[in-house]
Amino acid sequence: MNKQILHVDVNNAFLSWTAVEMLKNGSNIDIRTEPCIIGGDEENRRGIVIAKSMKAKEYGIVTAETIYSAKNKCPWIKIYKGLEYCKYKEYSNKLYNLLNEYTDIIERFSIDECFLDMTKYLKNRTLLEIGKEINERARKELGFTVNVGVAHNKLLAKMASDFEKPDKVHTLFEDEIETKMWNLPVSELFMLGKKTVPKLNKIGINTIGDLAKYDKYEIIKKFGKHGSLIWEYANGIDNSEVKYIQELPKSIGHSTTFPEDITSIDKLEPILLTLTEHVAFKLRKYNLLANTVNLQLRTNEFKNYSHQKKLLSSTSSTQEIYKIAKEILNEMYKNGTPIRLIGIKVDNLINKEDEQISIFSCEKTNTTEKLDQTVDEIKNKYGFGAITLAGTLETSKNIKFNSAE
DNA sequence: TCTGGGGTCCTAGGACCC
DNA sequence: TCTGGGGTCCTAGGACCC
Repeated sequence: MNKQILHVDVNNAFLSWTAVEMLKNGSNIDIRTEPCIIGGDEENRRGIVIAKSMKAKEYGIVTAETIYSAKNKCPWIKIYKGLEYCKYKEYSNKLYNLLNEYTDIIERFSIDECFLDMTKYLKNRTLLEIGKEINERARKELGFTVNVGVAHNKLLAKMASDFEKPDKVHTLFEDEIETKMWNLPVSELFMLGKKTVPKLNKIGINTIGDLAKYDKYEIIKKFGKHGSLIWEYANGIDNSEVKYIQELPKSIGHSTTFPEDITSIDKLEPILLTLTEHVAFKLRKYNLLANTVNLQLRTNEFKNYSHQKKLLSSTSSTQEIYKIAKEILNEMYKNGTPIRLIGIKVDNLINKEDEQISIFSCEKTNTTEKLDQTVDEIKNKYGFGAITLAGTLETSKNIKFNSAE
C-alpha cells in the first residue's frame, strides 16, 4: 500500500519569521516585500547570507554566499540582523503544533521543515486537500507561508515542495515523475551537491532524467553508496520511514570564527574552554557521555585540520573533556600559525545509564561531577552566561557565540 | 568588509590480529 | 625470510544537508 506523505517547508524561514516578529513589534514595513537578506556580522567575519527574500532571489542571491558577493549582485540590498535563535524555535514550534492536529507521525527534519505521514489519518479526504488546508492555515493563522509537497514517499514530497515558491502546494505522484522532475537540472536533486554535479555533467548527465535512465551499476561504480542513493532518488525511489521519534544526537559540537586571526596557543586555550563548556553542558542535558573528543582548526588560508582522541572512559565532565581537547590542541598547533576558527566536537556518545565502568573510572572523584551539576543548575536558572569557569571569563566577553543556524 | 555553524554519513588508508 | 588474505578498529578528511 502507498504511503501518504506531506513535506512542509517554511518559505525563507528566517526572513519570514523576522518579518512577522517585526510587524508584531509595530514595524510598518514587511521585509518580505523588499530586496533584503538576513545576514551574519561582516565585521566579525561572519558575513554570509542566512536567508533571502523573494526579491533578493531575483538578483541571483543565494543562501550561504558572502554578503560581499550579494552586494555586488544588488548594491541596494537591505541587510537585517535576524532574531535570537530561541525566537525562531518558537515559530517552528507553532508550525509543529498546527501540524500535530493532522498526524502524530511527524519528523522535524530541520527547524523549518517537517515530514508528515498521513497514511492512517486521511479520513475520507485526499492527501492534496489536507496539503492545501495546511498551506492556508499557516498563512492565515501563523502569518507566514509554507510550501507543501504531496507524494507517496519522503523524497518525492521533498522534491515537490521545492517546486514553484512561495505559498504553493505541489503533488509529485509516480506518474508525474517524468513530466515534473525529469526535466529539471540534475543539481536540483536532493543530496546532489556541487562536487558531484560537474562529475555527472562530464559523463553527459545534465538532467534528473538523464541520471534516472543511466545504468545504475555504472553510477555505483563511480560514486559508491552515494551513487546508488542518487540513482534511486532520480527514479523516485525512497523507502525510508518518517522518523517521528526524536533521536538522540550522535555528535555534539561547537565552533567559533574569530574577528581576527589568532596566532598563539595562550589565546586559543581559554576560547577552547568556553566552547567545551557549551558542549559538555549540552551532553549533560541529554544525559549522554562522550567517548571521543575532536578538535578542528581553520587557518587564515581556509585550510581545515582535525584531530581526535579516544577517552579512556566515557565522560560528560567539562574538565575531563577540556583536558583532552587541550592535549590535542597542543599536539596539533604550531605556534604562530594564524587561526581563523576553532571547534570542538564530541562523539561516540552513549546513554549515561549504559556506562561501562572501566578501571579508569575508579580514578574519578565525585567532585567534578558535583561541580558540573551545580554549574548546570545555575545556568538553567539564570542563563548560560550566568556562571563560567574562571579561565574563560576574559574571552567570553569578547567572543560571540552565534547560535543561529 | 570574502567565505557561519550544527549536524549526518561515508571512505581511504594504516595498525593490528589471526 | 622479499611477503597472503580476511577481518576489525581507528583516524582524517570530505560530501552533503539546513
